[in-house]
Amino acid sequence: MRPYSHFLEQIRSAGLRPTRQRLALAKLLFGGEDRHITAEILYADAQAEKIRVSLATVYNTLHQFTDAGMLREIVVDASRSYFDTNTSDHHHFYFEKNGVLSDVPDNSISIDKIPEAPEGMMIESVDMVIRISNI
Amino acid sequence: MRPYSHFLEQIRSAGLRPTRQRLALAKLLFGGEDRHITAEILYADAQAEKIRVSLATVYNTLHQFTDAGMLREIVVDASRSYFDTNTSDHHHFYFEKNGVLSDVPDNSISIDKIPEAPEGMMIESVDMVIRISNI
DNA sequence: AGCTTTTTTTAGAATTAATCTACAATCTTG
DNA sequence: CAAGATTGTAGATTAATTCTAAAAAAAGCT
Repeated sequence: MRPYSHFLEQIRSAGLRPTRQRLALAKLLFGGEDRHITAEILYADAQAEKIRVSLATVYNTLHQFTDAGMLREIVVDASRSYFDTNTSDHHHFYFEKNGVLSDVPDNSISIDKIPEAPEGMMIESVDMVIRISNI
Repeated sequence: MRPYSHFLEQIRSAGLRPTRQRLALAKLLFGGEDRHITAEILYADAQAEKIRVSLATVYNTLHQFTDAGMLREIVVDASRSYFDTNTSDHHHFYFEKNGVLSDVPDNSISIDKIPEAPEGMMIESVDMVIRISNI
C-alpha cells in the first residue's frame, strides 16, 4: 500500500511540482498493476474518477513523466501513442484485433546477439513488438 | 536492369491494374536500391520527377502494395508511417536525430527464443527496432 | 500572512498525417 | 467503340496531438 506521499515524493524528485492533477494522474497510473495506456484512456479514467483535468494536461503529464523516466513510450501503431508504467527492459505483444498491448514474459524470449551502434553513436533502446492476430 | 514490363507484371499479378500512376510509383520504389520511405517523401519524389499523381493516390498505392506483399510497413514513430521495399524478415535501426531508418545486417543479430502465441492466435510478425542516438 | 515570481492548467484553436467522398477520368472487354 | 467496372482526384474530414494566451496555483521572500 503505497501512501499518497509516495507519489508526491516521486513527482518532486522528477523536478516537477506536485500539483493536484499530477498527483491524481500518478495515482491512476502507478496505484495498482502495471498499465499500458493511451492519453485518451487515461483521460477517460480521470473523468470516471471525477478528477478535473484537461486532455492537454494529460498529454503534458504523460510526456513529463516519460522524460523523468517514470513511464516508457511504446510505438506499435502509427497514430496512437502508448505509455507503459513498467519502465524495465522488456518486450511486447500487440493484439491487432483490439489494440491491446501486453508484456512478453522475460523468460520466454532471448536475444543473444545485438549489433553495435555506429561510431560515435549509442543504442538508446531495443524494442521488440510481436504482433498477434487471429488464425 | 529491370525493364518497365517487370513492374507491369508485378502490379498485374498483385491483382491491380497497371495504371500510369502505379507504374510510376513502382519505378520510384523498386527501381534502385531498397528504400525506407514515407508517403510524403514518395509524393515529393514523384513531384520532382514531374509525375502527375495526388497525395491520396500515393497513400492508396502504398497500402495496396503493402497488402500485396510488395512493401512492408514499419512502425517506429507514432504519427508517421514508413514503408520498406525490402519485405524479407529483418530488423531496423532508427536514427532519432534525423528520422532515418536502415536495415540491421542479418548476421549481426540473433534472436533464439520467441514466445508462443496464445491459444487460437498466431504471430503475425516480430519487429525489432534499435533506436540510435548521439553519445 | 501578504506580495511577487514562476510554473502549471485550461479551453479552444491550430496542426498534422491520414482517410474519406463523390464525381471525373481511365481501363477493359465484348 | 460503347458499357460497365475500376481507379484517381481535389478537397473536405477525421483523429491524435500540440500550441496559445490568459487564468489559476504553487513557491519564494520578508
